[in-house]
Amino acid sequence: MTTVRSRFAPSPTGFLHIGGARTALFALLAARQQSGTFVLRIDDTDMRRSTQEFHDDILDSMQWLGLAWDEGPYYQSQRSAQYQDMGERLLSQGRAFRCFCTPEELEAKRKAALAAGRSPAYDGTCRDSLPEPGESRPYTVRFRSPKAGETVVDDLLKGRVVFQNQELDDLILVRSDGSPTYNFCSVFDDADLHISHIVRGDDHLTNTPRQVLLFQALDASLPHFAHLPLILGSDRAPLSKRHGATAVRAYREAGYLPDALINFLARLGWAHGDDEVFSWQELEEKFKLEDVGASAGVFNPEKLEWLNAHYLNARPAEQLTQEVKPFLPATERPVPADDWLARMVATLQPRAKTLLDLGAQSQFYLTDNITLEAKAAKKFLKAATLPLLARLRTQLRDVTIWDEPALHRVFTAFMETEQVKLGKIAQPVRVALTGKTASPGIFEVMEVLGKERCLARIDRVLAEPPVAAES
RNA sequence: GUCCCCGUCGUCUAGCCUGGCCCAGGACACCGGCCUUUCACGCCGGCGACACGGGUUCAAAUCCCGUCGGGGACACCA
Repeated sequence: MTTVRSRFAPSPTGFLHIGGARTALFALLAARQQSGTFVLRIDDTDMRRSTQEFHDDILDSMQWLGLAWDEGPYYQSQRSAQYQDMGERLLSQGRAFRCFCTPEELEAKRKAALAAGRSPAYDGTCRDSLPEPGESRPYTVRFRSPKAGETVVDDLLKGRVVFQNQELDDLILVRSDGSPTYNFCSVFDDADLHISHIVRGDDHLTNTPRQVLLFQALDASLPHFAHLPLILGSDRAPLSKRHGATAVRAYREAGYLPDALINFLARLGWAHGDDEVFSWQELEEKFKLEDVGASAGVFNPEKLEWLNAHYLNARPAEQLTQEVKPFLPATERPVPADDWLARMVATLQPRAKTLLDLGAQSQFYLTDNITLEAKAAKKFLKAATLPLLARLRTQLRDVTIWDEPALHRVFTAFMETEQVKLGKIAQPVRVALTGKTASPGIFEVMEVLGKERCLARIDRVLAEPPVAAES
């Protein structure tokens, strides 16, 4: 039995992208499903574009999402000696050769070929010419790719894909400054780290045959490949910044829950019958690379939001309270204790889509400087209804146990004597207490807010009738 | 230009390998209703797709061929 070793190999040249996160998720799941190992490798060979900030963001975002790697991170930047050795070895074995063409020459040839309608591949200028003795011009190391035959990529998702070797050119392994290229390091490391499953984006499919050839040149055993279809924007173009937020951190900051994002990403391209909601445990049990679809999928923000609301609603209020804290608005009042916040959160929970949303909706609980919405006041705090509100206020004053059932009883009795329906009195109270026409149930709001603050808010409305002041 | 991948409701998808149970199922969104002190939640119902054309077959979303459409790759980026 072969144990699965999968890897995620991001380049620290940008924030962790939603597509990258999905790739990492599928790689991790492929390993977990078989009790294998998920390796993190940082492909930082491009020192010009790599930054510490991006590196940190990728690790942070992965941790936040729960994409825990079992091994690594390995850094390609720390392995240059090994690439150099291997470059030399391939050269001495004749599996690679020195190329003295300059970037300018190559660029010119590429353009000419393209203009003439030919493939812009390397023409093999230096492939068979031995360098002059004492040649001192800079050179690149190129892989001596076979010119005939075919190379087969047996992809777990795409099936058997056949490439003609004549379509493949001699790719550069080592640049003229001595640094190794992506294709070289990647293959070398995958072989060296004994990666058994390479899970990556679709966009790599066409350079896979070259890598297969390289694996063979390194006398390494071939890993399994799984090329995931890309994530598209609503216009069916690959998801990019112009479609809006693409960084994982942006979703974190927008108040999405990590498990909701994971669930969403998993369902984008993968399905298990009609199931929609998956816990980590279920994902690890049910996921199979083979079940991932072959076609690209469009990123659907509404579904993410729905899933997020679902997870939000299912959270224990205590946990949600901790998670929402960074999203709570700062007010003139001191930050309430956790148990009180949890009661507040419980009332808001079913109607919030995101933590950000929940934070915004909690405003009236956390401040006493509530603003009455003009339209709400105009409709429900008319001069004619204020006496009613005043009479209710005297009833409320005498309530000793300020909780939902008690308040409900007071209101019921009040409706009886006043001969009004609940809506007639509940809405004015709601506006007085929250400033809005929509809020959690009026009795829960009152209980959480407490007697003193409720009466004060009603008093304020009675003392300064908003409609009179307005007109 | 060359090579490669993909094509089921607006979107995510089940079904396709191993043809009939599919005049195509679920979910999001949308529309309508119920619940209800408001807004949500929830529940019920509705709208809505096999890209097209040929072929094989008693039978095709499922197999074969072609067309069209979308995307990707062709760097001293990864």
